[in-house]
Amino acid sequence: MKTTFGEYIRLLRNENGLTLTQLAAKLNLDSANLSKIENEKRDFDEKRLPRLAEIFNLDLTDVRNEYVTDQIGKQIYETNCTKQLLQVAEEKAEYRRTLKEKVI
Amino acid sequence: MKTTFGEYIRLLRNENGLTLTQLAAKLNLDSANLSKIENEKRDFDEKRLPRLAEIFNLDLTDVRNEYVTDQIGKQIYETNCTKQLLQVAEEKAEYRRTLKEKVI
DNA sequence: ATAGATTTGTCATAAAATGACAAGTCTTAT
DNA sequence: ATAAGACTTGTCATTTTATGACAAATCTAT
Repeated sequence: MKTTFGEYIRLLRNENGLTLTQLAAKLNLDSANLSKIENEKRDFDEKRLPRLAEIFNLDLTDVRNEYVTDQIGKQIYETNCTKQLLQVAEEKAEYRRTLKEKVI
Repeated sequence: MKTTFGEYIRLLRNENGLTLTQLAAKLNLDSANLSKIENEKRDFDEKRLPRLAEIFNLDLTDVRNEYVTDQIGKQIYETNCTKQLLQVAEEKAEYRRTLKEKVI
């Protein structure tokens, strides 16, 4: 899905006919803050991903992927990272993986 | 360069024959903390990038690119983001750019 | 105009990052 | 062997940033 995580939550919420207040309650947070999350003014707390998946009966892995790609996408956007630089970043991630192996 | 940012600093420091204490002083921080930075136990504070470039007579843009790719690479690594998901993340960054345009 | 839904502003608190210092280890020259 | 300098590690107070909560606003439909 090519949306922000906030939009993703809003979509799920609307599809299931819940109000901010109702979903917020299920997630154990304030409706005002959920509104901010949906509007990209705050981050969704990663710790709530399992609960979110549970509420909407989704595979946690899918939800987490949605979250991770949003987070990285945001960083790419905020740092003005070009495709070329992203390629370098990916190589550096790969390099870190090799470092990890060495430790073993 | 396919190294972590810590390794990058260490490389620059050694190439220029500086001790941790000497470089730390130029960067206005404690040598113990610079050590941690070089060993990936702490992050280099983005605010010091201009000073770092200045010390080693480097193009700030290059230094910043080194930094940005390290940061994103680290996140890719830590989140176990696959190439496939990274592609999605990139699309989401692109999507955010279109959102920004709409605001104008 | 009212009620419910959503958004925005603010602030106290909680969590994470940073700076500083002390004490440790490692290396090398003597 | 040990002294000196270089580097690493642990800890903690402080600063910065994120979060939760509440009040007050705006929006939307009846």
